[in-house]
Amino acid sequence: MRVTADDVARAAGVSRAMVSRAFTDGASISVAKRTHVRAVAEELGYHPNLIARGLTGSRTGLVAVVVGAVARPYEAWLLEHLGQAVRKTGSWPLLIQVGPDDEVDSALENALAYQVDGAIVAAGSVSKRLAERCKSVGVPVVLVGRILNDESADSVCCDNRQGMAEIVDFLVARGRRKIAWIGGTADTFSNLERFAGLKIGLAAQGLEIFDIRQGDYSLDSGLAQGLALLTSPQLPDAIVCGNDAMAMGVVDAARRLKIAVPDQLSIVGFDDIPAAAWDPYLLTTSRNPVQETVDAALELLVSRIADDTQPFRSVRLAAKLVVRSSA
Amino acid sequence: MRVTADDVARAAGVSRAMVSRAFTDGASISVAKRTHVRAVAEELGYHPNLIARGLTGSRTGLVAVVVGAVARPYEAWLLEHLGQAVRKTGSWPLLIQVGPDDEVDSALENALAYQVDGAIVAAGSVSKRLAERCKSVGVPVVLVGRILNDESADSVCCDNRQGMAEIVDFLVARGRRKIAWIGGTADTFSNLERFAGLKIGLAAQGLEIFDIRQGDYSLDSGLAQGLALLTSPQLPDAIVCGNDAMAMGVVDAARRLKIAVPDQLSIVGFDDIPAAAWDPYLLTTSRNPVQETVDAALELLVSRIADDTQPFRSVRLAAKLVVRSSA
DNA sequence: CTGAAAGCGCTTACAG
DNA sequence: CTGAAAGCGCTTACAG
Repeated sequence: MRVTADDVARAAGVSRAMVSRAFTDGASISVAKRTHVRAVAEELGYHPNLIARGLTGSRTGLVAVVVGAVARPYEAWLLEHLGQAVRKTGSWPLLIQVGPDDEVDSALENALAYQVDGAIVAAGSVSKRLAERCKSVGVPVVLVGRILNDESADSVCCDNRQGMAEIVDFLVARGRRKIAWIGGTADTFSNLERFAGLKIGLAAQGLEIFDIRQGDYSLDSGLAQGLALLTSPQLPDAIVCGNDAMAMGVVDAARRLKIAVPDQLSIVGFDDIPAAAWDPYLLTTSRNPVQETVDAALELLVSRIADDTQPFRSVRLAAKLVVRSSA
Repeated sequence: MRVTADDVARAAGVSRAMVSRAFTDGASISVAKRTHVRAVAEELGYHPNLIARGLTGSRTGLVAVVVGAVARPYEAWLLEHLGQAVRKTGSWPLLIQVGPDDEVDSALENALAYQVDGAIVAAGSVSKRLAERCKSVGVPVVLVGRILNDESADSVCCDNRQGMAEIVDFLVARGRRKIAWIGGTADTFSNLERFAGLKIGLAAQGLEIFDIRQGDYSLDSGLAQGLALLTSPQLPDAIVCGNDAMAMGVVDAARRLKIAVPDQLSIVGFDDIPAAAWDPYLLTTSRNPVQETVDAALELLVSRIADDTQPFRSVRLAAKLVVRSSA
């Protein structure tokens, strides 16, 4: 059987309320009593039942962390940081993996049933309806990797356009003019912004996109689209990709076709995932500041849990060009 | 405010118990009433509070998933499958990331406080003490990636020795005799078994290990140890690594040193992570059957939750040699 | 099939 | 600082 606060109270000769206070920081209880109760609890192997505490108290200590396909390098990297950051606030991450966008709503719905203290959504999007529901039950939602325009949640995102603009400037300075694009999953916030950034950057240089292809953010899709681009009659002199994984696929494609990188072709990614720095890729890319993103996300979450009347904030973090040898 | 079962009961003109039954499969309630209650609940936006249900009922629907550094390819890959498998049983994964081995105990302790229905531990090890505690409170623990000899938990693991034996046979058949080893994190179950398998396999062929180095399962450590091995006076003709990531580092090392792979040097990994199949690596390796492992782990967990008196089981899954061009 | 009652293990006003 | 009481939102025997 499990040891309950009642058992401890009896053994320690105090009331159940005292046991509760002994395990609550800042509760009014004498030092002597706290020490004693704790000692008795220790001896009996008592640990407060966090589910019961969650039912009574205002917090469960659970935070929903919604992520996409975890096995992908960027998502895995983000999740590692996200999970640690949640732990640092003293809460535990309830992992919610989602596939296509439309699952986020139902996943979040379930998290709400667990009375999570908040949710960090780093995949897909949240419907207006659900955002309202979260708000009405007082569960703050922070979006990572997208900025919400309709003022229904806090959000953090890197500056995709600025990152793309820097990439374009870099490529043009390197003498590239025929710049092709391989986009990630269409309709994705990051893809839309990165694509927009590319177009704006090129326009500012008086250029147009040389060619456009679409992948799905996977290395394989980058490889496939890269092969297609590099075997078409008109060759680009640079290929900019929606993320690093696809750019790595393009590096592979160029290698298969014996196209010299970066001499004949520049290849650029986005995110600066760990693998971007591996020998065979050495990707020139734009760093998505994951650690800062996660820190900002938790700061937003914690501050909203403390005060849910403040106006919604959106944090834009600068992306940073990282030059390696692929461009 | 949140809508509770009482609100629904009042609105539907039934007792609170009926609301509960309407949301419990198999409870004795007329079809008409169930439909009606559900409809009213839907309208009011009622969702059963799973924390309250967890306090009363026998299950919380929470399963602790303990993993190591999530950003590593193998761990990320495993976690993706693990999380999905837990969801398939109708439970939610409580994510517990651990660093060094000794953190597992305290992490699990916390999970216990959340009254998890079970725990899947795919990192580090669980102390005898904690295993006993889990047992005494009726929380089944399934170990993934290690087999327990002391009969205190169910476990699933691939057959590291058999996998290594096949690797050795393959290399010897290819004419390799000077086989070096780069181990992963020392004292790790997988590392110990894989190393043992290598030695046994070599002994069976009348060979000894040519050289031994130690990494930490990271690509960087494989690169560093690979460079060390390949710049020593006596060169091996094959390097077997404790996992794929390190083998990929060795491939990078060989490339830097312009050593032809596999002509001059065979490189072999273990696990068959997705990246092992990428163009620049094309690793010959032994496939760690992640999907089957995860399926087995959940089968063990579910069956033990149903009946905790059955004897402990350990499942060994065959590893499978995957030949690509690195060896 | 249905309802009233008890209880899950805590926390939090409320008195003292 | 301390205890008795009420209550968090459910589920589950227990009667009917």
